[in-house]
Order: sequence, then C-alpha cells, then structure tokens
Amino acid sequence: MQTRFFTQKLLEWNAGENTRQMPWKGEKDPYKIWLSEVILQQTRVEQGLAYYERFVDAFPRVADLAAAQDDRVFKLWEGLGYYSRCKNLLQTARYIAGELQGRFPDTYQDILGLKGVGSYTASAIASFAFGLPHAVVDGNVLRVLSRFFGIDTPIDTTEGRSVLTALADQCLDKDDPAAYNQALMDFGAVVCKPVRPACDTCPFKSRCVALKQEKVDLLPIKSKRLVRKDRFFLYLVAEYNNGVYIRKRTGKDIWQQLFEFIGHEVPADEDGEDYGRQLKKRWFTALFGKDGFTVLGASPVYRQLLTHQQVKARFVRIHLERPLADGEYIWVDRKELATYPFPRLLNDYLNAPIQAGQLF
DNA sequence: AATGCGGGGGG
DNA sequence: CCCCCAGCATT
Repeated sequence: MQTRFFTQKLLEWNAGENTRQMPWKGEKDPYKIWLSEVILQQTRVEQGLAYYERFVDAFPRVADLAAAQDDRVFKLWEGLGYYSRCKNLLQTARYIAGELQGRFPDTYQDILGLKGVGSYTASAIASFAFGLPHAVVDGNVLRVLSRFFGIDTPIDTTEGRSVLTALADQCLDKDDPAAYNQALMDFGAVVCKPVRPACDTCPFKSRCVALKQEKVDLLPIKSKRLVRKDRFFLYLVAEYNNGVYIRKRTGKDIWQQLFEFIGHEVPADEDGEDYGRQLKKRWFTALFGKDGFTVLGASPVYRQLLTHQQVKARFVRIHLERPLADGEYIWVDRKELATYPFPRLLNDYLNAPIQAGQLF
C-alpha cells in the first residue's frame, strides 16, 4: 500500500531529520494557532514570522485583539497584504470574545464557520489545538502528494482538488494528526520544494512516481495562467497647515481599510501627466475652488507589482489656501501620518528623500 | 467554476 | 521576466 509507506516514511523523517523550528510549533493555544495560520495564508513563513511575534506581543489573548482599535490592528498588519484577512481577524476576535465569552470553538465545523477560516485553516486549528483527525491541504501538501502519487490532474480544478484531498485523508495518521500535518508541511518546505527538490536524499525516492517518470519538475500541474492588469492612480497630496488630507479605502478593491491621498484612477495607458493637465481644471477646481490652491510639483511615476495587478502612481503636491470642506477626507498632521496604515506604494512615496519634481 | 485579493523572494 | 507561497470570500 503506497499510502501506508508514505505515512510511515514521513513520520520517520519527522522524528529523525526534521529540525525545522517555528514559534507556533507545538503551540496548543487555539488563539495563537489561529493567529499564526491566518497570517500564513498565502504567505511565506519567513515573511509572516515577524508579524506573528508583533501580534502576540501586542495582543496576548483574543480579548486583547477584540478590544483593539481597528486602525491600530491594521497598522500592525501593514505590508502583509490581503487585508481582508485582517478585517476578518478582527471580526472573528470580537465574535469569540463577545458571543462565545472568549472560548474558542473546538469542533471542525464550528471552527470552519469562523470568518476568514476555510478548509485549510480549520483543519490546521482542529488538529494542532484539539488533536482532531483532519488532514491539512495547502500548497505544500498538494505538491508533495501530486509528485509522490504522480497525480497529473491540475490542482487548481475541482477534480484535482478532490483527488488530492481524498489522498490526504487516506494518508493522515489518525493517532497523531497534529504531528503528521506539521511534518508534511515541513517536508514540502524543506525537501519536496517547488524548485530543486532534494530528491537524492528523499526518503520517498524508491517509490515516488514523479521521480520514476522524471516528472518532478512538471508536477504539480496548474491549468490557469497568471494575468496581470495595469492600473494607474493619480494622487493629490494636498497640504494645508503642515498636514495633508487622506481617506480610508473601503469597498472591494485592493487595499481595503488602508489609507490613501486624494485620488483618482486614470486610464492605465496614460502616465498621469497629460491626464493631470486635463484634470487640473475640472478636478482640482471642483475640489479646492478656482484659485484656492497652488501646484507645487509632481513626483516621478512610482510602481508596485502585485500578483494580479501592476499599479503605477504619480503624486502631485498641492498647497491649499483654505481647509477642505468636511467630507470623506480627513486632515492629518505630518507628524501623525506614520501612525496610519498605507499601501506599500504610498509608503514608498512618503519615505522617498525628495518629493518635489517637475511642474505640470 | 471563476475571479480578486498583497507582497516578497528566487530562478 | 516568471512562478510560488501554511487560502479565502464572493459571484
């Protein structure tokens, strides 16, 4: 039986050669496990590590997180990406601290019902915190199993997903689901890596289908190609009395809950310069009045590459004669600006040594 | 079933 | 330049 061999060898490898250490390994507090798993969704361990430490330090218990101010939590999350995770994190913390009196759900179904918790995270919490027999299926697991069993069904389809999930369940060591799940992910990260896997020393090499068929570099198969969309933002850094105007991004677009300057998305094939000239009369005037402002200069084009979009932006500094009328934009003192969470792109601009540049 | 959501690192 | 990463929610 291949599944028996797989599980046996994995556990041996874990007991002998697995030296991977992480702060949440062996953790039993469901709150901390949940925190680490949400931080690690689609995120490399090395990247999430510092964030985990900061969150545990700032919010040792779920009640601490639940009681925190939104902006403070987002500030801690700043730079980590996928900000809906942070939003759901807060919502769930408040649900647990409030409705559940701080008691973390302890069944798979109840855990799965939490906002921001899907099948992977529910299995992880259920097994690590409560020892329940649920096999995790993440990127590591998909890769290791598809290689070992030679599964060439694309893993980003319902069928592929279903095949690999079934295999994962068969391989799970029900005596110690936590150790098994942890071992499999460690193995995927350390041995059966995406590129240049260590097949020479792999404990599975005698029976790995991909290795036998020389398909290690071809598996797992993904069917979808990445498409990147181009976008361009024109921002007005409107200065008044040693402060600038910003607003919180809401809605379903990127960077939700983060802050931005007075902004306008323009066609992606523009560089923001011609458009700025055109907009100057209509947009600037509508916002600030006919002669209530002075254009100080425009920045070079800043660029940020995301997985699904390339975002470019130009920042135009404006000096205002009068404060802006009350509305969605809030005035913030320069000295306080760093306490607000911003997208990476805007922080790049804010932290640049020179923000002048040519005039329109 | 398909799409959108960040950001960093490596080949 | 490309792909990948301890995925999830929405449509």
